[in-house]
Amino acid sequence: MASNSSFLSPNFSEPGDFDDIYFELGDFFISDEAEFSEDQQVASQYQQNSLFRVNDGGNLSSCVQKNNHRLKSTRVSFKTKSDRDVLDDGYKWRKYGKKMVKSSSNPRNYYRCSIEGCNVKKRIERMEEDSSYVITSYEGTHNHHPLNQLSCTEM
DNA sequence: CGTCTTTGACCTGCGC
DNA sequence: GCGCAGGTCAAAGACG
Repeated sequence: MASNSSFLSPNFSEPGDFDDIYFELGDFFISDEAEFSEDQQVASQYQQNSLFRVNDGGNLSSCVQKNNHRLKSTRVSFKTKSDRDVLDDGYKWRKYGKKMVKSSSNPRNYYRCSIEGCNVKKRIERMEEDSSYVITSYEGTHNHHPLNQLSCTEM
């Protein structure tokens, strides 16, 4: 993933709508339509790698400070062009809520990591402007490996 | 039978 | 203090 650093860019080439979403969803926004639209498996791996990079520190805080935007907790948001609402990112999620929000005609879905003791949350909604895009927001850091990596690391 | 989704109710923070 | 909007809870039902 040599292109990750450019991939993790909070500065959009497209103004307007994306700025709105960025500030509304909060803290970080990753956008790379070409990569995400190609292959779901690649997309989920890309998501994981990006999240790990962000959670490992460095880029996130500097980017956020650069944008004069303060963080209460680590939240990563990105859009994905997909028919499916929930992409397989290697973790097991349990849905705990669904809400219509004023800013969008599409419902927002709330998920929590199913692993006991892991407090990571995930928020999923379709873009108001183009419902072929899914906006996914992660909050928190997993205290375990993805399920699809457990068999590799623990066997 | 265990796990998950659904969904209305409840809680909380914020602006006025 | 009040009302609104977003986030969470939890009971009930569906499903494998």
